[in-house]
Amino acid sequence: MRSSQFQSDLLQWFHKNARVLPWRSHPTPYNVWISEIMLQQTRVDTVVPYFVRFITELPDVSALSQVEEDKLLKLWQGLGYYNRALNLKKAAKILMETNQGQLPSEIKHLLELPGIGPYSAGAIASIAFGKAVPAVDGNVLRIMARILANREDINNTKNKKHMQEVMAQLVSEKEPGSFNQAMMDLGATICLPNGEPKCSECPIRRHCQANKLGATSEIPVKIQKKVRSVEKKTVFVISSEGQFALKKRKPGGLLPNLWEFPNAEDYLTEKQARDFLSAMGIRVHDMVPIKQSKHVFSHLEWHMKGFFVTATADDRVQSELSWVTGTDIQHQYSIPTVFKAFMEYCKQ
DNA sequence: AAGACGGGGCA
DNA sequence: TGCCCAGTCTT
Repeated sequence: MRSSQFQSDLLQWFHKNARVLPWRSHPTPYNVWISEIMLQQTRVDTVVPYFVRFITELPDVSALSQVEEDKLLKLWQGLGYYNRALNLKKAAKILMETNQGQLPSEIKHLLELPGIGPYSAGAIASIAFGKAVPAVDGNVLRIMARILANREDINNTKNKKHMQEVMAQLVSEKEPGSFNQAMMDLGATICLPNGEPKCSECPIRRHCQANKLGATSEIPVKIQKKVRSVEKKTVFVISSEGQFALKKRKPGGLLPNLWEFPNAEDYLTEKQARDFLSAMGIRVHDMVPIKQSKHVFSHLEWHMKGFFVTATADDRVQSELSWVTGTDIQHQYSIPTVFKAFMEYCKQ
């Protein structure tokens, strides 16, 4: 394979077929940074509305560095991997203190910022700063496995390292940003991850060994999935005088610093539920079961039963709980999707 | 090297 | 239902 032909075939296709995306119209370092973080393990269609809202609310590094955490998490609500948002603010503060609020253009310095790994550093350096460096993501690993008819496990550390080196040689010197984005668009629209790739439309099929061998459905090869553990929970929607009880989750771990409905491990009987509420300082006026719901995370499942509890006003002494209106829940409090079914009970 | 870390779209 | 997505960080 000749690098120059591969590059020109890919770039020519990209210049005609590039997807129109909000972060591409003004690829400032800040816009590219935010988009790349949002796009980690997250589809383009999902990211677009989040990106537009985020940039409107927090247009630059300075604004991001000063944003209140609850507002930041509200902007991220439903996007997942919430540490990405917290790392974004940490990095913004570092940039304000050490670099006049500017993103660095060197890979080495980008990698020092929290939330930026090898892929994101390469993407930012190439797209925002025109550096001729690779940006190896899942698309690139899949495309290159097919191009080279490589049957190794694509997620294998050694393979990733190898691909990093291959792409460092292959990336266009003149248009590295377009080259890397072309690989993403090709992976998203032609060289598909599931289902048959659209090889007849592929601009680089003449370079593709898997296509030549008729092996595109067997490559890439990936190792098995791991079993997900299941956790049972009992969730309480507690209502008192038009307000609902929320609790802030701890920093670190799952869903850090987000808000949740009070909940207990395992399925509780009504008796156990009353004891649990009592220990929290809640006196039950009325309590009715809520339909069971299930939520699947990447590494575990929550199976949830619930109760809708009506409490009396005098019982709202205990804190650790915040009492908020349905409107506040909607506009201010960041509650993860896992509680979606229970949020329905808080509509005005 | 493996596990933690969200959520949704699609076959 | 299972896989995978413009991955990174921790153990």
